[in-house]
Amino acid sequence: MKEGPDIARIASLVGDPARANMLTALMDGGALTASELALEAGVSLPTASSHLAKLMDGRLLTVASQGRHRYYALAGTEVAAMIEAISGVAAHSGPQRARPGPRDKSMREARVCYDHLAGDHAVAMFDRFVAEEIIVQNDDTVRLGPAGAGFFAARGIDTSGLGAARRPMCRACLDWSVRRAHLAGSLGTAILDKIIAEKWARRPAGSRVVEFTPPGKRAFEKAFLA
Amino acid sequence: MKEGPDIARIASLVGDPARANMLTALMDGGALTASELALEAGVSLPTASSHLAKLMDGRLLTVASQGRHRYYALAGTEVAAMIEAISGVAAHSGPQRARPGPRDKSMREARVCYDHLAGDHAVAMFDRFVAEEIIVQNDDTVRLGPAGAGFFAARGIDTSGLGAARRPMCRACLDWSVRRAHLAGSLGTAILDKIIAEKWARRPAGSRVVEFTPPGKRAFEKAFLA
DNA sequence: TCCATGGTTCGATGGTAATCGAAGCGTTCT
DNA sequence: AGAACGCTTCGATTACCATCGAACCATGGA
Repeated sequence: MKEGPDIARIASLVGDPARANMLTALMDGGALTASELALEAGVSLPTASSHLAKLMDGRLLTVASQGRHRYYALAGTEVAAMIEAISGVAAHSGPQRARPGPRDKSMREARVCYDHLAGDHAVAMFDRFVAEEIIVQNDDTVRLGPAGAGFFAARGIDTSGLGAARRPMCRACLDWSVRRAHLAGSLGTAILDKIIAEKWARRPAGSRVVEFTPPGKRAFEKAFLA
Repeated sequence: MKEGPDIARIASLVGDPARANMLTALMDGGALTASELALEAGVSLPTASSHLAKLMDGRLLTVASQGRHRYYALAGTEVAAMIEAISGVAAHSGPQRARPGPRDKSMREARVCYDHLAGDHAVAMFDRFVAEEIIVQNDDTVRLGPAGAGFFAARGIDTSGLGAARRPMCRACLDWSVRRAHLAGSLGTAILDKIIAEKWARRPAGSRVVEFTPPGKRAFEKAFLA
C-alpha cells in the first residue's frame, strides 16, 4: 500500500472520451479555443467548458486569454509524453481496427508528436543516429554522441545552445505505431523546425500528419538518413 | 475525430482508484494473487475480481494459474512505462492531497499493509532498527544487520527460517501518510503476527486499522521501540 | 448605449459503473 | 470423501458524473 501521487485522478481525467479527444487534438502542440475543442470532442459547448475546467484543475492544460477567445494548450512535454505512452498501450490492446485507413497510413509514416517528428521516418532516423554514434542511448536517457555536434552543425543545427535550457536536449519517446523509440527533446524540435523551414514538408491544419513533398522527402533522407 | 488508438478506454481503466492501486502494487514487477490485490486496493474480493477481469480485458495484466492461486502481473514494460508517465504528471500536478479525515487518523497511527504493520509506529520502529543496526538498508533493499538475529530471538521471533522461502525476509515499503519507509517482507509479517498473538492489538473486521490496547501499546513500545 | 459573439455557470436528468453479499466452481489437503 | 480455501459469477443497490438547455457574464463592435 504505497500511495504515491494520485495517479487515478489524472488517469480518470484522460479516461473520458470527450476529454481524451480534446487532448489528442492538442497533441500537435498548438492551441485551440473552447468551441473548436467542443467540436473536436463532439460535445456541446457547456459540456466542453466543464471538461476544460476539470483538465485545468488537474493542470493538464494551460490557457491564454486573447480578447474574447481563450486558447487552450497542453501544459507541457510531460503531459504529451503521458498521452503518447497511453496511446502506445492502447494501440496494442484495443480492438485492432482491421483496416488501417488512408489517414492512418500517413500518420504512421510521419506525424507530429507535440513538438517533434514521430512515425516511421523518425524511428529510422533515430536508429541511424544510434548506429553512427551521433547520439548515445542509455536505457531511456539519451545524450549527444561523439559524432553528434559536427553532424548537426553541418546541417545547420547549432547544438551548443540547446542543452542550456532546463529542458533536456535529447529524450527518447516511444512510438505507438511502431514499437520503437524516436527522438524528442529540444533537438527533436530543432529537426522538425528545420523540416518545416526548408519546406520539405507541410502540416495540414487540424491534423498531426506531416506531409512530405517528393523532393522534400529526398532532401530529408539525404540529410538525415543517408 | 475518432482517430488513433482508444486512449480513453485504457486511461479509464487506470482511472479507477481500486485498479490504480492494484497497478501500482504490481509496479515492482512481481506477481500477486487476487486476494493480495484486493487487500492492496482496499476492496472486497468480488470487486477485485471484477476489476482484474477488466484489466485483463484491456490487456494490461497477465495471469498465471498455479494450483489454486492465480498470480497477476503487469503485461509488460510498456504498461509500466505508462504508469510511470502518469505518475510523473500526477506528482507534478501538485500535492493537494491533504485529506486528513477523522477516520484516517487511526489509519495513520497503525494499519495493516497487506501482511505487515504500517503507519507512524511502523515507521518509528523501522528508524530504530536502522539506528541500532538491527537491519541495514541499501537503497530499497534491506538485510538483517549484525545485531538483528539476537534482537529478534530475544523477542521470540526466529529469523533463521524466514529467509528460506522465495519471499524476501526484509523489504522496505514506502508509507503514504508519512513519506518514509517501514518494514515489509516475512520479517514484517512475523512482527505483525506477534503483535496480534500477544493480543497487544486487534484488527476490526473489514478494515486495515490496527487498534492497540493501552497496555498492549506499552508492551509493544517496550519490546520494539525502547 | 445597444446588440452580437465567445465562454462559463446552473439545474435537472439519465446512464454507467463501482460495490458487496451470496452462491457457484475448482483445487488442495487430510 | 469431505472440508477448507482461492477465486469467479450473479443480482441488486447505490453513487457518481457526463450531458444538455437555459440563463448569465464578458468582450468587442456599431
